[in-house]
Amino acid sequence: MTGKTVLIVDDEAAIREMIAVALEMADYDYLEAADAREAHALVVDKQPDLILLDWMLPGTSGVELARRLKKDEATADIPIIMLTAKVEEDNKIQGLEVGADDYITKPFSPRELVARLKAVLRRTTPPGVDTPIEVQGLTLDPIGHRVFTNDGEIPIGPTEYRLLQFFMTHQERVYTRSQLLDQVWGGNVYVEERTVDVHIRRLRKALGSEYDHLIQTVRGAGYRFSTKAA
Amino acid sequence: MTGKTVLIVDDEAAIREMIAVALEMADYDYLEAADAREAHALVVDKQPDLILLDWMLPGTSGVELARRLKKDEATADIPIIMLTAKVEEDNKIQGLEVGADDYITKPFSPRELVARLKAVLRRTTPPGVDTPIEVQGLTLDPIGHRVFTNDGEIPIGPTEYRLLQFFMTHQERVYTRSQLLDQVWGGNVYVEERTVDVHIRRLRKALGSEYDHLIQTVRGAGYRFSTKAA
DNA sequence: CAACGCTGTCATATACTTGTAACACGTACG
DNA sequence: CGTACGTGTTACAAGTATATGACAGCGTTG
Repeated sequence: MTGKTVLIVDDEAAIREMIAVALEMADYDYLEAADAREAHALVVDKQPDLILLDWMLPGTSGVELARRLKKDEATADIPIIMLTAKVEEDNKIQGLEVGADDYITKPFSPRELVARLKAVLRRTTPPGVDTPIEVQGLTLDPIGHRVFTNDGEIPIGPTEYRLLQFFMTHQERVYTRSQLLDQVWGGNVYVEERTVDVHIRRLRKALGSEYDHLIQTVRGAGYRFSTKAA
Repeated sequence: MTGKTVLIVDDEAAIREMIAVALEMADYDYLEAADAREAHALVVDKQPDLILLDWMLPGTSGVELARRLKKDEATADIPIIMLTAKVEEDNKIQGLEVGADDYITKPFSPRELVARLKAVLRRTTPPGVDTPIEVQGLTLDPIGHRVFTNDGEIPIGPTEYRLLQFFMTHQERVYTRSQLLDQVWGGNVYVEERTVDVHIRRLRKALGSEYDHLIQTVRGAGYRFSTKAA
């Protein structure tokens, strides 16, 4: 289980199916979309880890969709591999201009696809997801799934861990309780907003007096992880 | 059966064939690639134990491929033997600079090839696979297939042995039950995830109170082998 | 074929997590 | 200076995850 989710966007069901089988064998989860609209909805909703995007699509083209996704901050970080039927050099250039991370010309073997996909994922995965992230002596190690201060490991619950991971990978920015629920708890859970407060409290407690100032309250707005004093 | 897989990268099919025969006789598995692109895909996908890489290749050269592989953390540990037609000293130097572990000039005898290959594998194979691995007085001897503490050998079942071997060769990293089933039990077995718990329990019991702290539970995530206190 | 060791599964006990409510504080503002 | 509102803190009950012990099936060994 890789735990990574790939969104397949192609108007031909047969191709989607072929790719789906390859992904399944390589232990990826996947989602499918037949056009740009459907794809965009899934991207926003499910936040896949990578998008396989057909160059040609009915309606809004793949290139256009890629451009839009890369322009929106919320989706810009999701790597895109373009699938193109033509061997024209132009496509490559245009594709990369749009911000695609790689492109594959059809026909391609499932093996090649998976290899490229792995390569792209490896080089685009940001720190804090599979690389330790450190801030002023506070280190979060996602590989070992633990948190250290200069004094050693600190005990921390699962939710507090995810919360801290989210904050450390999104520093210097205020998040409302609602946004935190979406990002840390997951899109469609019904939980009281005040619950966030409690977990913030728990996280601060776990961090101890030496580090709890990193989690700052922004009155009327939400919370923020910041290295600058409040 | 050595269980080791060697990737042969050469654009001439005849040479690949010659090498393949030699490897087969020496009981190695092998993969073939005719160019750098194909080779790279296979490396990522199959993770061979060693790469035999021709100096000259159409398109991306062997040197360039070696450089790339050594730069990427995920493939940097795979030893590379360069095959070169020229007897120029330059090649040797450049090849080693790139990070090749050995180089052989053509023409070479199958016997020489296999000898070099064994030598490289011997010195690059990490501890715990065919060399004992020791952690804080706990020793796993893969040759004798036994486990020792400072007080002598401890009795341990087959599954617990494999589990411990996996952990000792992959320390400080959390593995989900599902990953452990894949890695220790083998890809396509249908076993309950909870079964992992039971074997973890048995392993801890076998290790005894002096060592069982090395096997740590990570709630909501899985298990981890770590020398750092939890 | 009896005894044994190993494995996977289950049932149960135990330990942690989690969301919420209730109340305490503090700050902003009239 | 009192009130209203937002946040901090604590306690708790229900929910989940993990640990543990027991057992039955199976293949091997003597």
